[in-house]
Amino acid sequence: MATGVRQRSTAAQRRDTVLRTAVAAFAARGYYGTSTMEVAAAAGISQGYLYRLFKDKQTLFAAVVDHCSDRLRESVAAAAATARSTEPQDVLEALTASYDEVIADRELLMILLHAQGCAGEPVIGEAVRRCYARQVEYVRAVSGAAEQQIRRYFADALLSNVMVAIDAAAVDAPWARTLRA
Amino acid sequence: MATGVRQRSTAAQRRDTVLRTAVAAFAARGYYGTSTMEVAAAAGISQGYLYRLFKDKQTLFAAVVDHCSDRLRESVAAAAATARSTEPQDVLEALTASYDEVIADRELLMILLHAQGCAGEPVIGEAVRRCYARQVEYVRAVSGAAEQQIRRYFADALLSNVMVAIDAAAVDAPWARTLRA
DNA sequence: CCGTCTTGTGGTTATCCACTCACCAGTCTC
DNA sequence: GAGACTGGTGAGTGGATAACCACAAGACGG
Repeated sequence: MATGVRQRSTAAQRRDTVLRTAVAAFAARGYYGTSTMEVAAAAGISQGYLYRLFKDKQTLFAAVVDHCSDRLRESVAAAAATARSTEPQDVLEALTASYDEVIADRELLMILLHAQGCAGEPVIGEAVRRCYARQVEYVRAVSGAAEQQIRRYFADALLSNVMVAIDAAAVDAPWARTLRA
Repeated sequence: MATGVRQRSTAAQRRDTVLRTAVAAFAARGYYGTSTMEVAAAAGISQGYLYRLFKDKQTLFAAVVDHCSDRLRESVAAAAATARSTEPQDVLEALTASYDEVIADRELLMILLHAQGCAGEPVIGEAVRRCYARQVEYVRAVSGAAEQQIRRYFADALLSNVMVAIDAAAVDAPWARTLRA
């Protein structure tokens, strides 16, 4: 029949599309709140095959975190390219200024947020720490900034993350305006 | 029998003990990852009665968040009392300095972290925003600090939160040292 | 001491979930 | 074109889970 012309991919390709679609699935309700069936459906494969591609749910989620770690670094790299100079100050300023655009990728943001919550699961905790390690070292390398400045950058970034997560942008109240300022 | 001498409380009292014990239950694996049975067991009541005390799981979790909001404010108030003067700068410094002690209450921290993740659930999102609103306005009132300074305080606090959540204190690597600095 | 109100308990149900396994169908190799 | 390999499915399994309900038992007012 017509559907005989079924798309077949290599396992590696499939793994990749699964990771990309799984981001959207997990973003909404996190690790515990999302079933492997939902993830499989989002990727357009059977749940059975999902378990052939990934050992178990925890490994799958950790892989999703790693994938997001990549995406985040790419985003930040693009932001770094907008700096006026290679002076540490200028680079960090550019990063901070365009961080809003980085987290306009809401799915990415939500995955990282959820991942922090279930960092207690050993495999996932590892992935989260790996993500932070890469982020910090990348920012350090690209900016050459001092510890204090880098710390400040991450603190600001985390605040922005939360503001987006709790949809504070839609709130017109003093507290929200203060944290946005 | 001896157990005939069963403790009986008013519903209000029970509600309170449930909230206190539920904090520990939800802290480990968050809203989605924790069953109502676990919460009931931790409070020493039947699951059925839990549903008499709280309409549903979402309402229960939102109440837990509100309870944590109280606990957090008390903690911060205690920290504010250690300030050298009532100058905004001094008060905020005192708050920041003793924030580590505030989040030594790991359960409280984890609840707030998990709550951010499921702020998409309407009832819970409301509770989280309420929590931030009270926190910000309390810090503003007790310190009299300017918007920028308050914002900085919260950004630092959030970074500390994450460091604890992902157990970065146990990591001996440059990135972890940078973020702790 | 009786009726009523509230605290509190099992048990039930319908659904869902992580994970497994037997099996089908292209495709590559010799 | 046979045999082996790999992509992929669908139906299960055992256990958990949110929410409901009928009913028990202690307290309390009259």
